[in-house]
Amino acid sequence: MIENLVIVESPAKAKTIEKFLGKDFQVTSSMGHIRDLSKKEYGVDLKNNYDPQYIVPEDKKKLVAELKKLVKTAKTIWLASDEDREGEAIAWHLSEELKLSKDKTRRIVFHEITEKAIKDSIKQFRAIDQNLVNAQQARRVLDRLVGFELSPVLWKKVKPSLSAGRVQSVAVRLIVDREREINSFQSTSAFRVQGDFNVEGAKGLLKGELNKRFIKEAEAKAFLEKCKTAAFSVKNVTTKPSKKSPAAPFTTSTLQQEASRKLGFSVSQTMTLAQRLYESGFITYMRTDSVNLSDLAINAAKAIIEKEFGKEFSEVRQFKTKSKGAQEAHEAIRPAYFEKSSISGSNNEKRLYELIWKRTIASQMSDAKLERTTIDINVSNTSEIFVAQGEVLKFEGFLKVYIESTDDENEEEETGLLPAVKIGQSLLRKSITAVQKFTLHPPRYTEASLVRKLEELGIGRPSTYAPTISTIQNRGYVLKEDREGLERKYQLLTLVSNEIKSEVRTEITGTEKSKLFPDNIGVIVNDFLIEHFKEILDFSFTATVEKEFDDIAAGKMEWKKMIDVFYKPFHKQVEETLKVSEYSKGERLLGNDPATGKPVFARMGRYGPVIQIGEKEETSGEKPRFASMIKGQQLETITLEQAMNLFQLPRNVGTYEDKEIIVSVGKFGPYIRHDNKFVSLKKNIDDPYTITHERAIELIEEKREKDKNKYIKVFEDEPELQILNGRWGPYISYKKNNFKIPKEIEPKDLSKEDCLKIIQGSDKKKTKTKKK
DNA sequence: CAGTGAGCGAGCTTCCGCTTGACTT
Repeated sequence: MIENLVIVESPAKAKTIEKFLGKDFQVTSSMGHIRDLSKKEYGVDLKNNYDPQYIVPEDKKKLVAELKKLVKTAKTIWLASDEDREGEAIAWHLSEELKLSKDKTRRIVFHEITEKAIKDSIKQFRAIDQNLVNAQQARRVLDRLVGFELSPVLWKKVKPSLSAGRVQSVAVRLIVDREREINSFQSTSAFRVQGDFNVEGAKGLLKGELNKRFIKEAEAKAFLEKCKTAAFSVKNVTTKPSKKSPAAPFTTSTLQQEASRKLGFSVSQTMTLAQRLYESGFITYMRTDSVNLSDLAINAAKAIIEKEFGKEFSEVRQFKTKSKGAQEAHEAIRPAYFEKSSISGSNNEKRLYELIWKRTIASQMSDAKLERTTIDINVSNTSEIFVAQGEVLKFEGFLKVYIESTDDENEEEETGLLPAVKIGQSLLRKSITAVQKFTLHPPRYTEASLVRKLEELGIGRPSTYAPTISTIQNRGYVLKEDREGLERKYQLLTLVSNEIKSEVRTEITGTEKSKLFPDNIGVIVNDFLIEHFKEILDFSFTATVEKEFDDIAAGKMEWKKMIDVFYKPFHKQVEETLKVSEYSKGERLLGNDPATGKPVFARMGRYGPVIQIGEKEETSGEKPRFASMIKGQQLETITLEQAMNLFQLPRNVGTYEDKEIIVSVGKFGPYIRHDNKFVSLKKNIDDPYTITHERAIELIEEKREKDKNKYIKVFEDEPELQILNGRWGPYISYKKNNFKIPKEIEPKDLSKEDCLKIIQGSDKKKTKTKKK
């Protein structure tokens, strides 16, 4: 007989709590939700007032059976899931599914895992809050209805297997919108003038920037001309104290951002590492939207800071959550034990832990104190002035431990100590330069900056940021890519001594690393959804429904009524769209074929984006010509010229051994076809439009050499059975199926019978590997 | 796997939020 059974959500949490509660309490976990809507018929009874149809998913059945057993032997059951909408629903599902009687069930909550918090919570038990549960049911049902009604519309009107939803579709929209902003961005340029001056009696240069930029080169040059004869002097010196304060401790979203910027981790990589740190007991829970620290944590941090750095470095701070829709069921992400400034584990685990440690410690440290100095420099024959900025750190404060990074790509130039000068002092001109500077387009999103934007909009939750980012990539809506920059020329004017030099230099611009780009299908789906379901794609849709969920939670609104008000018009819209809308191919008219005058279209074809010359056969009576677009080309931006280029393929580049060599682009990229054999072109080296006869032969020969090693053994009486050398080592190929050879066997020695035995032995597994 | 740009049409895909493992290709 168990006296008390406590059910929490996570097993790691269960382990810690059990220690605090003593032997009268057994603690177990539900591993999150134990029930979900059935996938049949939406899992919602539309004819019966949206009655949800809950089932226990296959992978939860075993766990639920075990819980049922435990519950039977327990006197009192304490439902201790998280203190938020989802947590309340988990408690309710548990009490429903495990058929818990009200008199032996108690609902408790705590938002820190400390002995005191847990023991206090036991004294303040309550019943399940049905209003809060209903708010969750409304959330769940709404998401299901939106997702399961919109997705099939896409299957019929765009492409099978696509998906749409309240969160993912807005995430894609952000990326498509940003790409369009970038495409239509017009860069302008202006000349930035910098003066370097020598100060008599002081080491180091005084570098100032002119308080005016010149649009035209001639203006910049005219200014430099004036500088030739000008005298320079210090007009003014001001020093102002300033301070910097530390950032709040990590939430899921800020951890993902900083780990991305400082350590180069992807969002999912960060979460996997954090999960391991959590399970090892090194950090608190990693899926949280709270910046709150427990009193215990604050005191522990204070003690460490005072001991390590001194009293003057400590400043106790309590941070407030700013983000919309935060539910704050947990603490911020922090080290479980502050005295551990590093841990054992993999290299990346260590790095992530140290980041968390530093950020949390810094958040409890004092402000950094700075002194900003501004020196205005007079130019005798103009009204413009040069301004030099310097910054001196007077007291390090939290900067001793942690510096927050930013996404800002045009980082400020380093400011440091300025040479000491007096007002009126004259300065010696060393050089004046005018550099042409271009304005930058808004930055593309990284995984982490997209998460930040979603959080800002109140869309998605800490537990879903990483999966959402994966989904939109897996569906082919969005690509995470590096992109090489382009060369750009800029003007540079330099005045040294009495000579003005003008030169043209080149810089690389537009280099992108791990940025999110929309792909063709993402753009088509996005435009389709915006056209037909504007309301749901609106950035404020989630915020609007969240307000209603709050009303439901407060008992001011009935949840099924809320769903009804949403669903009726929404469903009508779905039916209307199915009836009226055209099949969406993202078609765009590029212009006319210079040779025939026929229209040229870019659109999505059955096997990907294609270029089509001429109208379809039914209208024009002639078969149109087709060419597949190549990787990286976008329907939205491809030009007529680029499109026409695609028709140069397949190219005949000559003959070899009396057989033609044909170069073309297939599903897997550019290739050479010769004697019915295929050879891939080398990525980033060969170009199908320009490859020469000689190079093609070289590649053919190279492939032949490789193929020689491909066959380990063939059987004359059984041509369909071969032992081959593949990417992952030797394997058996039989009737188009491949089979692994056990490690201990030497492939060369296998007889035909041996092979067949291996094939039969591995037959069972075959069905599993078919999935993609 | 190297074409094709739809074709008979069966049967499948899909949401968001809680959680942790089982899997290697």
